[in-house]
Amino acid sequence: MRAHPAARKGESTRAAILDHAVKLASQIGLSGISIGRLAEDLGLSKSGLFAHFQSKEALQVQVLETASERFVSEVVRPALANPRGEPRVRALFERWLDWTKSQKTPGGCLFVAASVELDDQPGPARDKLVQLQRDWLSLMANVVQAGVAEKAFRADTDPEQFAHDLYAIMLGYHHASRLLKDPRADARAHAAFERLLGACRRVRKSA
Amino acid sequence: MRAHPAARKGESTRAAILDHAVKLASQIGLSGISIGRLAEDLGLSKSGLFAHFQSKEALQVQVLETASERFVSEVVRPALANPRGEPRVRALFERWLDWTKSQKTPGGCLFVAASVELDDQPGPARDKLVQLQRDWLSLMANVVQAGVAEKAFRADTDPEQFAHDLYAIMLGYHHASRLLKDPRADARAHAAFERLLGACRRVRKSA
DNA sequence: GAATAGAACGAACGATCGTGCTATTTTATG
DNA sequence: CATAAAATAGCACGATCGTTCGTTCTATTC
Repeated sequence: MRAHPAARKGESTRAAILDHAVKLASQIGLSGISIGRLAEDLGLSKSGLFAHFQSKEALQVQVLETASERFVSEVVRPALANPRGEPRVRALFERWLDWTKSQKTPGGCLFVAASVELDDQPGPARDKLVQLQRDWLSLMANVVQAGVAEKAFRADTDPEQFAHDLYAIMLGYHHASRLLKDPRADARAHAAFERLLGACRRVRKSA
Repeated sequence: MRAHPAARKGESTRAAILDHAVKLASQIGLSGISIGRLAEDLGLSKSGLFAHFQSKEALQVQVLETASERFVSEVVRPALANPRGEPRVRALFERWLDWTKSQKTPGGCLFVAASVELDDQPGPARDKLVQLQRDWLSLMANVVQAGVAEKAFRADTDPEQFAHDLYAIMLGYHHASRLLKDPRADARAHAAFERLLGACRRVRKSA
C-alpha cells in the first residue's frame, strides 16, 4: 500500500525555486520576494509553487538555510583547508569578499540584506538568521583563537573582537561597493583588513 | 483675490507625518512604510495624507531629507563645535553612536536600513540617499584632514580611508546591537574606534 | 496496464497596496 | 461675518499580496 519513501520529482523544482529565491532576495530583500513573482519567473503557478512550502515564512527560513549551505561550501569549507593562522584568516576574508560579489547573489550578500531587514521583525526568519550569524562569528573567532594558540597572533588578541571587526569591514565594503559604487571599495576593505591583521601579529616591527 | 502666501496649517501635519514616517521607516524600512499605515497611526485619511505628497516616492525622499536635517542638528553641528583634531573626531563618533540609539529612530539608524534596502533599487530615493551618504563621508574625511593639517594626526593618514573605516565600525555596531542584541556591542565599537584612532596618532608609543 | 500518491494548476478569497477623483470641512483673509 | 483657499475626508479603481480549495495531470509502484 504505502508507497516506498521514494518519489522525489518535486525536489528538483523545490531546489530551483530556492535557488532563484536566494537570488531575488539578495536584490529586493527577504520580504520583498513574493510568491507570485517567483512563480512567474519560474513559469509555475502561484499555488503550485506555494504547495512546496507551507507559508511564506517557511519559505523565507528555507531561503536562509539554502544560502547558508552555499556559504559553507563556497567560503567556510575551502578556507578551512588552509593552514592555521594568518593564511586561514586571509582565506576566510578573501573568499568572503568573493562571496559578496558572486553572481549567485546579484544583490550582494543576502545575509547583510536580511540582517538589516529582520533586526526589528521577530519571528522564525529572524531567529534562523541570528543563529546563522552567531555561528559564523564564533567560527571566525575560533579560527583566530587557533592562530593565537599557535603563537601566530599576539597573545593579547581578542578573537571575538577580531571577528566583530572583520564583519564590520565586510559591512563597510558592502556599503561602499553596492550603494556608493565606490571603485576603491575593494582597496578600502583590504587596507582595513591589513590594519586589523597587523595589529595582532606577534612580531612588532618596532620603529 | 489671491490670498497672501500665508496659510500653513497643513505644514504642521506634514511635519507630524514625516516625523512618524521616519520612526516607522527605521523599523520596517523605507519601502515598508505604507500610506494606509501612516494614515491610521496618525488618525488621518489615506487620501488626506497622500495629498501632502505627490507620490510615495516623493514621500520617501522627504523622509530621507527629514532624517538628514535631524542628523545634522543632532550629530554634525554639535560635533563641529568641538576643537579640531581628536576631540572633534571623537565627538562625531560618540554623537553618531547616540543617534543610532535615539528613540526618534527606534529601529536603529534609518540610513543604515535604507542603504541596504536601496542599494539595488534605482530611483530618486536612492539618488538622494547616495548624495547624503557621500556628503557625510566627505564631511568626516574633511574633519580628519583638518586634524592632519594641524599635526594632530600622522601626515600619512588617509582621511577618506579613515571615514570609510569609521563608517564600517558604525555598521558593525548596528549589526551587533540590533540584530544580535550583543551587550558588548558598545564596547566592541569603542575598541574598534580606539584602534582606528590610535593608528593615526602622531606620537608612536614605540616599544 | 491499474492503482495510487505526488505535483502542478486555475480560480477565488479577503486584505492591502498606491493613486486618482469629488465633496466637505477647516482655516486664513477681506 | 463672508469668502476664497487650503486641508482633509470619502469613495472607488486596478493591482498585487498570501492563502485555500478542488481538480487535473504526471509520475511511481504493483
